[in-house]
Amino acid sequence: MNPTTPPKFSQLRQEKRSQILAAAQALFLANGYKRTSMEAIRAAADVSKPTLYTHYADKEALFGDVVQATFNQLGFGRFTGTQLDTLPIQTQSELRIVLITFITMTMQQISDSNYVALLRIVIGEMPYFPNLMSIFRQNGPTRGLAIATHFFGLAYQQGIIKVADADLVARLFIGPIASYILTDGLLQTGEPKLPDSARIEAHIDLFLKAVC
Amino acid sequence: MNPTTPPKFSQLRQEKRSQILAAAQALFLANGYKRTSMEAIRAAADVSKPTLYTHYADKEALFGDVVQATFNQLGFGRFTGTQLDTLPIQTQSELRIVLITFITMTMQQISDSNYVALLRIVIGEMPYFPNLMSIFRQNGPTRGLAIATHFFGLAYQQGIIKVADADLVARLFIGPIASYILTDGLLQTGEPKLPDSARIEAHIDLFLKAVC
DNA sequence: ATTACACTAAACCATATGGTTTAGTATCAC
DNA sequence: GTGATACTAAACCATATGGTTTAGTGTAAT
Repeated sequence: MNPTTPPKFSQLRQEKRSQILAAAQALFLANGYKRTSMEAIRAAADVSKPTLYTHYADKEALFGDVVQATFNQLGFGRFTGTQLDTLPIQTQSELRIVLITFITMTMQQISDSNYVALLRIVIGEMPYFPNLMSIFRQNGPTRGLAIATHFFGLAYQQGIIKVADADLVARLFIGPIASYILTDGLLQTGEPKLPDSARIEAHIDLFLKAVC
Repeated sequence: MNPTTPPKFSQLRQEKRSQILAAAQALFLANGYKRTSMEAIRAAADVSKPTLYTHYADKEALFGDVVQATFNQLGFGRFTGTQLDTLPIQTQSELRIVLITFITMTMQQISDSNYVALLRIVIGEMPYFPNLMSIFRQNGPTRGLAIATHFFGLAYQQGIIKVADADLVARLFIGPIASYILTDGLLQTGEPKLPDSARIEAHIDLFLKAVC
């Protein structure tokens, strides 16, 4: 009741919570939603069932939190550091460098096995968890496409590229990445074999030839 | 025992079997593997449980058959009619027509909601059904990529395109399709809004500018 | 010492699920 | 009509699962 109630007890509580979240994340990403039981999570988290259920109302709530947390851990589509929409690009060689950076970063993300696992589970469960869609459209590959579209719109206005349709350009640029995600990530179970830097540059060069 | 045993009885039997398969297909594609119960399939197929289990040893076997059947129905990556590897292409305008045909056909396939549903479920269940991987790599988008790679290899040999790395070219060509599959198909639950023919031609033109 | 917070172990409960067994029925071929 | 094929309804079984309840323990603050 006291407004200055510093939840001093909550230290233990938060420890338990993170144990639960970590265990749930590992199990959900490895086995999917339906194949993961609350009992298995409880055991892996080394926690009692009542504790588990004081932290999360039900399985769906826990799953939602796992998706969100994994999202944040992966920096899903955040592209920090490049700031594609504010960079002052004037020359084609500058453009080239930015694009290489963008693709290289994206490829590194994809090469994280948790990335593919999350993408896989979200794609599989999306019809049964409607809120996943809004989460993902704001953060996932769809967001990456939107960012790229915005970027290429600016690039056209500044005369660096010669094609006006920014979405078209963005899809040409993002496309090969999407193809790697599909064929080497989602449609395969092993570790993905991703393109090296030489190959990435080859992609960029082809792309630049098309749009400049 | 008689070699000329025409299984006259099997008429009813095959009817039942197709009822089972149809019901299972509808339910699996709509609700996924784990969310679909054998009892629900039995009821939808209007069949008794023993009958169900004389046709399919267990749930996994039935699921496998559903995936295969849906595959065949959709002509997943078959591209019949175009025969990309045998067409005698000599001019750039011929190339353009073939590519437009290819993409248009692929887009029509994608616009089939069963296509997306199958892709979604296969991606989601692949880690738990290892044989799905081999099936899909032989028939799915991966196969489409392989076909395109082969095709562009020939096109280069005949001097129609100027880029030697066929896989690179194929990914540039397939890429935008992959991006539509991802952003408008898998990462969204509604009906996909696909590019019209004008947009497809715009994609092709950009692509040709890059590789010719 | 008492109180509130936070946890634990373990039993419990209702339901769902994959799969089997039992007992009986209809049909076709001979 | 007899036997083989193929089905049905319904009970049955073992197990798993999401979630709750009971009863009790430890600890920090007052």
